[in-house]
Amino acid sequence: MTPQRDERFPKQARVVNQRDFDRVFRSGLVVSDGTLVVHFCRNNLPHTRLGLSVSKRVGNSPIRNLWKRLAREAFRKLQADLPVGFDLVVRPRKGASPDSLLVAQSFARLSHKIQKR
RNA sequence: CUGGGAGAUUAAUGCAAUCGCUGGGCAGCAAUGCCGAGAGGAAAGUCCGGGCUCCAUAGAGCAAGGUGGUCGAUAACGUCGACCGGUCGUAAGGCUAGGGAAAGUGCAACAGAAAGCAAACCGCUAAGCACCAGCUUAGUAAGGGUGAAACGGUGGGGUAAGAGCCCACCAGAACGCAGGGUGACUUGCGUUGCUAGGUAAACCCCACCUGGAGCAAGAACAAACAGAACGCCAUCUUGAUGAGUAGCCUAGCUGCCCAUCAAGUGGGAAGCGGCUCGCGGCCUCGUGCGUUCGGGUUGUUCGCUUGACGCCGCGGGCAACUGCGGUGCUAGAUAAAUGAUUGCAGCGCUUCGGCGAACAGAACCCGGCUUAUCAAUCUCCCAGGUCA
RNA sequence: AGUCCUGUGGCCCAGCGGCGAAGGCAACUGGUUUACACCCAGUCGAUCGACGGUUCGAGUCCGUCCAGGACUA
Repeated sequence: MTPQRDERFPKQARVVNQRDFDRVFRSGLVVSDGTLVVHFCRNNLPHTRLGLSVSKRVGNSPIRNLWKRLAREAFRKLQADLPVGFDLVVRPRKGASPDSLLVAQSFARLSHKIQKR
């Protein structure tokens, strides 16, 4: 593991606007496994951005917060290995449990799938 | 010791390391670096009350809604404290929307004779009629039966039979006098004498309270694109539907071309606009130019955290609470920070591998109420038992 | 975050505080038809979202929760 690797997570690396979310969802590109569902599309930027979509059906507020934190953590750790120039919108799969190890593995697997496309 | 009651407090179990996030301070042109800070008792439900902001507003009243023992606390409350009454409990204590039913209106299904100014079905008694069965009239409300509820209870006298009709005791009410209390109310004595059933979380009456909306309130700045009015100019204009296309960062708003339909107006070729220093000339008939107002959409900043604030001491008050002094600064995000991993120690369970540790996440801020909740700790009180 | 609304058979709904909670669709049974549909007759199906309170009596009145939905830049 390279110690100089950049694992910071600034605000530019997030999907914030409603229209960006709309574009990602309307692109129709989705990959998923038993834990996460990732919508994605190209954003014509020199970096990849992360958006989170956690509905109220997932659970109460602490549970939803936990999902978001785990997804951000996974994105932060894997940032350097991700394909460049994408918007990713992550949401938890119905029935999955918010475990940090599972989320990290799932995120790595799905990012590989995106790279293949 | 056993059982029970009341109240308070704590809150990812603690410590360390690494990688991150949010905002603040300092340094730096900047990239960035360093320092210290970063969820709750309910942050929840949104059931009440206030601050704050905008709108409205002469005053007062009506309507509508709310509250409802008394006295106090408070910025205010439907909250809190103390006390009074009722009720449950052996007790400590718990619960209590607890004003008015002699201001008025309404309601009470079924059952029952009768459901409210009393009346009389079965009865009871007397008189009359009749062979009997029974009938008529008068008296009566003790007994029966119905119901959630039927105009005091027990005993005695009295009577044709009965009845507070009379008497004694009990219970309750109204009135008067005296004592206590700021008051709700209460204690004692006397008189009247059974007189006035329930329901106001039914309408209502009485007393008191309330203007409306909410930080997505509201303020400032900015962007481009429509629209309206006026002025100059022009002649085609307006509306509906469909398809296409374009503009602003936009799933929103709007323009334009074309087609169809409907309505109105006009028979006018000059002017505006672009290229050009200007004239001329050329292009084009198309979204014409200026000022003011202003619409949806979008961004930034403020509002935004120092406050009816916390802690400590002294004083007032039974208490809720409060006066004075000292001291502290303790989240301010906006697709929304407060996290992840590892190690050590502690607790519970364990098949010795490990597993588990509640309810739950700030969104302008406070005071309450209600609901959810693991594990504990502490204080006070009551009943029963045992020992000294 | 704030402001509101609605919960009644499988579905859509009505319901002065008072019989066993009305009606339509659906389902089922029978009739009709050669058969199906229409039609006719009947049957089934409800702890009135939950828990307390007021009342003799609550789907209805009051309070507190739960669930679902709408709106506000």
